[in-house]
Amino acid sequence: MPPRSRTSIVEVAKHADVAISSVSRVLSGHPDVSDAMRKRVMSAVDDLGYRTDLLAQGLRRRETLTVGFVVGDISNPLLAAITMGAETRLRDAGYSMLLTNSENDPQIDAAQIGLLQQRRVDGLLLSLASEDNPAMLAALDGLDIPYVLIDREVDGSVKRRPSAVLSDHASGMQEAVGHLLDLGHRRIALVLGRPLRYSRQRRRGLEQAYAERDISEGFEILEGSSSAEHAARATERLLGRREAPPTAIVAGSNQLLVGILATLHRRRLKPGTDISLVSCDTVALTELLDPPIAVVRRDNRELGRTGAELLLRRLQDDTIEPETVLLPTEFVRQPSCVAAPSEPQRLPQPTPRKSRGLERGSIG
Amino acid sequence: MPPRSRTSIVEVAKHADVAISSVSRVLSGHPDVSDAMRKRVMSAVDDLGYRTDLLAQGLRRRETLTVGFVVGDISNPLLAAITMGAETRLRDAGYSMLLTNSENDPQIDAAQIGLLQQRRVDGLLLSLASEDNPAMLAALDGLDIPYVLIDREVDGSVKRRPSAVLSDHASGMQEAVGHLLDLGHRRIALVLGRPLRYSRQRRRGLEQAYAERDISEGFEILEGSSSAEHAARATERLLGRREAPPTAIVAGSNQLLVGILATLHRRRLKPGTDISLVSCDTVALTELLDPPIAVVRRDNRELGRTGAELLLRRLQDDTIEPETVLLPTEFVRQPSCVAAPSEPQRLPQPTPRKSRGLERGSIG
DNA sequence: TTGAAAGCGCTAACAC
DNA sequence: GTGTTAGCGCTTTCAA
Repeated sequence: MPPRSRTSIVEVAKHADVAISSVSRVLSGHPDVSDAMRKRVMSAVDDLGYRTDLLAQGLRRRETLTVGFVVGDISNPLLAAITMGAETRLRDAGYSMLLTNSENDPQIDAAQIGLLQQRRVDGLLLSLASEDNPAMLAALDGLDIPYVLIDREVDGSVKRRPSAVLSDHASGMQEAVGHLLDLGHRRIALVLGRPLRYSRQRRRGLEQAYAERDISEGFEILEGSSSAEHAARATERLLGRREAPPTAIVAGSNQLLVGILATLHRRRLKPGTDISLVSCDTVALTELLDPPIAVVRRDNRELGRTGAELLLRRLQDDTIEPETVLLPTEFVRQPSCVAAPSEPQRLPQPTPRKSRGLERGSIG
Repeated sequence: MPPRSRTSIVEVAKHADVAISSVSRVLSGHPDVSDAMRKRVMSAVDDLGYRTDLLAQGLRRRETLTVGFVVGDISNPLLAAITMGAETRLRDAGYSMLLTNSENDPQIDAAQIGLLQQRRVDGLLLSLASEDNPAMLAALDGLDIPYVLIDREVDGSVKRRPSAVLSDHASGMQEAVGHLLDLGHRRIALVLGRPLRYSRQRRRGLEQAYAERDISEGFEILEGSSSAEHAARATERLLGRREAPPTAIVAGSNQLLVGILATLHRRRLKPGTDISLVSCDTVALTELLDPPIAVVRRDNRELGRTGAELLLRRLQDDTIEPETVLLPTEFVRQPSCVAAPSEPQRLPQPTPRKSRGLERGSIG
């Protein structure tokens, strides 16, 4: 037999011998319904196993109870945690999440923002690949639904001020670098990824820590991509040179940490012994390595949850103004940070051997 | 001003002074359209910035180009990788993904399967929390759209045979345990999570390795939850006893590995020195630890991609029978596996100290 | 309190 | 080739 089309509200109405609109009223909890009617309809619904078609409902109500989430790379555990937090909150509120990976490509960001709008999502959660891509900014300006940026800033480049949930990376980084400075380090290297908000903030935190102590120089900052490979090469460059190699390295993201660790390993340098090391964002890696790695920590799931919260507020009351929430970060000390060597030291040079751990993009 | 409702196909038709259906034909690439008409319509579309309403289109076409994905815990990097693989393939084919976390709760699985159906997804990708929950099985049987199981088996409990993409865990595990046996280990402990397909398969692989060598005993298997805490306690129990503690431990999942490592650390046992260790599924952790951990590896992204592929095939041609694809696993040797000690040894007892790394559920 | 009817934005016969 | 029309399954006036 042909796949019996699913039962519609019409059949329920027939079965109960009432008007379609009555079925609709009962099902959507309209107050002016008699008990008799309610019972009659509900029993027909049970008999037929009827379930509302949310697509048709959405078309008619002009509201789909659906939220779009655009994310650069869901396989990054950070973004996965954020996604988890957001989805849970949305689901609690009766919303479903349309998820799309942008492969860290601003063009895909832009295209997906448009596509999700065509799918009539009620709102958007955006963890964008870029903060200044023109196509993406145009897509944002074309939006007539509320959206929330997740740890991104596009202020000024966009017509209407967006909601945003941001991490206070600078303060955690300031603590971290302050700690290193207090341990006597002066030559501190910060390895950063792409020029997004978190990179800028982390840079600023480092600079503030130096400024706070009236130390004007010593640090260096290496920007690049957010790949482990970039971090590995940057670290290689830092440690390979004869003149004044850094005594402490700060990884600007968990992915970068992987590359830094690989290079340290290759050069047989042990964090907490030969060099001090700080990373950002707790992952299993930072806690289980020996010694554990000091990190600037934040609550990623909470980040997603709060993003969802901000969006829901605007979805439920469209007079609410866009708002920005700043979530804290916290520096967690670990033995990967030790006192700076008092004498200019010569780092051991590496023994050539097969590198490993860099083939895969995943940071696990 | 009130949010100007977005331009509809009616306005495009008016603007171009043609029939609505002509606009529809042009936009959906109907062959019988004159060039003049095409130009006229397209220029009106451009003028008005019209974009098809996919909700209305879906309602009418009875096809939404949307696929639902139910996953136990998206913050697990394994599932995140699978999700990534699936989403990418689906997006390439023009589909969007509705993602829902079931929090590893079979009731939520069941409810979300129903909800996604109400949202009229064209098909479903399922990484279920349970393989035998009655509510969930009922939800599966109520489905009138194709679905694909991701590394799960419900054969026999369900009316119509489902498509599935499975990992061949047993063969990789057999290799791994074979390797340990060849290194002289006899007392090998396998720490497993919940009783899902991958646990059964991994158990079978271990048993086959023993059988293959005509060794009939020595191994022990500890089942439990898939949490690091379970693994930590299980490992504690294994190593705490006086009589014949295992000389090798196999972690039945990446999450379990975290718990095992924590306990080993606490007891000051070094993998590859004091005890041999194998894990399942590559994560950054396994590669960057010193020494790196031997793993039974598989391609998670490919798992997701293949799942999407199987679904797409059935979406594009509904005469295609459900099919099952088995993807390989591979054992990767690492120095975490060493020869078994020749003499019965006494393991060093732990120094009490603060445990760490177990508070967070994330395995990074 | 209930029913009839219009219509959300689109597609697909069917007629011209 | 193009236009007219009847819905997809639902909600929501409006009248009764």
